[in-house]
Amino acid sequence: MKRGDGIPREHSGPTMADVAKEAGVALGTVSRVVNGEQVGEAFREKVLAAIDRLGYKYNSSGRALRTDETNTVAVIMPNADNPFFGLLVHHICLALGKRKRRMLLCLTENDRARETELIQMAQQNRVDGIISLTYNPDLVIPENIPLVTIDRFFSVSVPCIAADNFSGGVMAAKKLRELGCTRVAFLRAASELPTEPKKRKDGFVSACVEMGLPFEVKAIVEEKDSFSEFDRFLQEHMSGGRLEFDGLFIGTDSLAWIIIKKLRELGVRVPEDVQVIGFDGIRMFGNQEYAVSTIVQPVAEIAETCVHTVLFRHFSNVPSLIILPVSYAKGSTTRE
Amino acid sequence: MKRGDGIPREHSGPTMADVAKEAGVALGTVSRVVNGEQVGEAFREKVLAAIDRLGYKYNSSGRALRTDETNTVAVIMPNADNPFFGLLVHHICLALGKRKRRMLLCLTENDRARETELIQMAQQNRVDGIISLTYNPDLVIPENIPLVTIDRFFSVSVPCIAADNFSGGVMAAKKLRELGCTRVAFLRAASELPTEPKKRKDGFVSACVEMGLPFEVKAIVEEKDSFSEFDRFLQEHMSGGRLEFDGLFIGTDSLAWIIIKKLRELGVRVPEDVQVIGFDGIRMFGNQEYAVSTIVQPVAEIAETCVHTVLFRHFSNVPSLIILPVSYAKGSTTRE
DNA sequence: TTGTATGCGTTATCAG
DNA sequence: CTGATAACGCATACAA
Repeated sequence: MKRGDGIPREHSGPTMADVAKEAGVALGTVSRVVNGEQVGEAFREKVLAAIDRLGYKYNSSGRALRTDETNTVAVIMPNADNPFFGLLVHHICLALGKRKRRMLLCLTENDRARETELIQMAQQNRVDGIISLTYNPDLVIPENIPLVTIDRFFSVSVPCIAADNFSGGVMAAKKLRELGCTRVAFLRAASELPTEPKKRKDGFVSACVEMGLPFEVKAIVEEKDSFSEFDRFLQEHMSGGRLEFDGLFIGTDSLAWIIIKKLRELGVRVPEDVQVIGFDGIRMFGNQEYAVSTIVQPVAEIAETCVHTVLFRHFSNVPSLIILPVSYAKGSTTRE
Repeated sequence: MKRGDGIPREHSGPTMADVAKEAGVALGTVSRVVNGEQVGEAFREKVLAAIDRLGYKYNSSGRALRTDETNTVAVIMPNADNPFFGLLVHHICLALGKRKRRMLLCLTENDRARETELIQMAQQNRVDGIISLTYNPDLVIPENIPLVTIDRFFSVSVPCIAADNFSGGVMAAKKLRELGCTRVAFLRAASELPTEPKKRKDGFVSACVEMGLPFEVKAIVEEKDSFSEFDRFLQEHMSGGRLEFDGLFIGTDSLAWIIIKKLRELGVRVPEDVQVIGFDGIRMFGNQEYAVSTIVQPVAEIAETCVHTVLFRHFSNVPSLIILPVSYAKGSTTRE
């Protein structure tokens, strides 16, 4: 007979009561030892010995029921195969681990019905908090559980943590200028909602205007438009086999990669003919070089801030929008 | 002082008892309605109405305590920023979701002490199962919780799910041959443990021998050797500015990417001078083209199988090693 | 079919 | 400082 047999699972191992009996002490004393409270040395030793003999395993459901604290945080993300979300999941999980908290991972695949279900599930599980990255416009914010969002501002009572998207846009414009670009464009595909990442464009435009750098903008709506819009845009801006732009700032690294493929098909070389800067800071295979030159989101800091904030819970003392600094990183799509 | 006597409950909302009182039925009836058991229509409606009025939220800690089932599975992974692990996390989470189970994500960062802690934590949480991808040689397998592993065989009582690494190796050799290669090599960096992925080499070697295709093998030990071993290897096999191999099979896509960079530095072009096949099936940004030509692991099937197996629990009726078929996918590192 | 009562493992209160 | 005991919210055996 192999392990895992025996259904239903026989009632899980010894309890505090068993330990108490084995050690010849009271139940409460065992609890105090387990929780590291002050206990007479002789008692502590007896309890620890009994725990060892019995192979006692602490049961968190009991504690959760009693204290209404689960030490668990739900993380709601569209997916985990996109490298940016993977990175976020990674750092949030580590930040929670440092604080002895657990992570309940919930993936929505951009399905709003599923998202609602997951929020309910989190409530049923009495998680201590929810960290949510969602583009659902009518997300129902639970009343009784602290919730923070990434990149999406809902209201002053729901803290939103985001990278400094505006400054990132400014940074990209200045960098392209510094690299000698004389005519640039910003390309983006995004949802229709007023999310924080939209400020990438605002920063870029604002800096271009200020520097007197000629620019254009091509923004498509992810839910409606096809990416072939970008083909059209690029073709319209080809003249004599050359692209009219010598610098591009693109909303995400992922889209940058797509655009670069399109440029290659048009015979435009990167970075020789046009230099490209993306956004996010995605590395090849997670730890190698940057996929493209990019504005790097401070993912570890975002994660840390989310965890810190959601566990802090006194939202009245917390800013409703927390903006973290970005940085520029060179990849192979700029000339430096 | 008792909780009920004047002190309002802190955050816990209404309970089944409250619903029962509100609906004018018994506690058990509420439970039966909530669990979808047979209940008279009039009663069901009264209960549902009361649930709605009170905003009752089911509390899973109570149920877990009572039934010793948490509907939660712990997933133990080295990290989530490596795209292969991210993919695995993604598909496992979806497979669990389909079965109304939750995922407790645990990252080890290859720290064995942390790994032990996490297993303990999973036991304390009374998870219904553990899915573990670890290279820890002396992992302590919990007695009382079904555990399955990915890529690492421990014993017949611990089911191991893996891709068909051997066939993948064979496939790579045959493909290189088919693509006209006349002298090939296999490069790998791996742990010293006897993991399933080691069979990639065995399959490759076996097929090369059978086809009479000249080959060499360069395997380094991840924990000890430096990647500069590969530089040496490549340099030793350069003659007259050309690489002696015209085909390479590399243990992972990630390493393939690294090797390709090294080749480029040596002035060797891919795929013109040497064709390269990796292993894993990593796509750019998770959903674009394959990073390199590759043997694709069936990640969704692996995830599905892990979840199915770990929840099934009758391990006596489960093979102790489950091998799933791989496939070849063209990237830009082969000529086709 | 519905009601009642008990206990799951823990924490916290109160009395010794 | 320790012992005893009452909840916490739920599922379920048993009684009606």
